[in-house]
Amino acid sequence: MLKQIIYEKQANVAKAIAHPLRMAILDFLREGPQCVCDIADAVKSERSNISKHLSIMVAAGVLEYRKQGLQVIYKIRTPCILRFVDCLTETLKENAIREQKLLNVI
Amino acid sequence: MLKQIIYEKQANVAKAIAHPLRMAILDFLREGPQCVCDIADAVKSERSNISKHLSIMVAAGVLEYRKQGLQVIYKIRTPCILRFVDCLTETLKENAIREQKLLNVI
DNA sequence: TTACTATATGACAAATTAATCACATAGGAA
DNA sequence: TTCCTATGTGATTAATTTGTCATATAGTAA
Repeated sequence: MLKQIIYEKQANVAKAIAHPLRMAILDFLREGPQCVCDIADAVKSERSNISKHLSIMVAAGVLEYRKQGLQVIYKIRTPCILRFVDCLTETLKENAIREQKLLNVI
Repeated sequence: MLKQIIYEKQANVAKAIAHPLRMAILDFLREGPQCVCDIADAVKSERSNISKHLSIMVAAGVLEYRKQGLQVIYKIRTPCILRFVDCLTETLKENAIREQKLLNVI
């Protein structure tokens, strides 16, 4: 079935952002392209670890990079990536609203 | 840091859909609310397995359910979940376009 | 009551993912 | 050349996730 392949690819993109550190990286990259060292400082994690997380997102097509001297500059590849992060936030908001409604009933 | 908690929650929602079977379930639920047995048939997997995947998505706020006699009917909780899935698809399309451009250069 | 069907759950093994550390590579400066 | 800095990678371990199977629960009907 062809659809199975699509589901796997979709899941792969979702997996590429489904990690707290990677969400933090994406949030930092909203400000614009950044080098690994600055990303590591911003999200407070080891560079080798960040490097791996970045390559996961590059492989999924979420990020792209260019080399600049010693540094490697990463940036978000398409605006739709940020749009789906926004969808996640929207879901969180709706979860919160629902919980509040439950509490109001008590 | 408060942001860390947000990143974790966002990642949790993303994780809840970041699995081929769960993508398939969401795709099937586009057609409307469905019972576990029909979902299991549609995505061709064991009911106990489907049941677990469904509860993961319920816990993340992606799905909701109601009981109807013996059956439990699941449905997508908010339209923004489908929008999120659409963003994934959009990313896949952009990945494909980019690969095609690379091939054209050769 | 018993029997049947739909769903959920617990235990377990297998597979996957993540973080850390050591080391490798590669560009730039002295 | 040597040294330094930025980044990437491989090995290892720990943690998490997944699928399967057996069993439990719960609604319905006879």
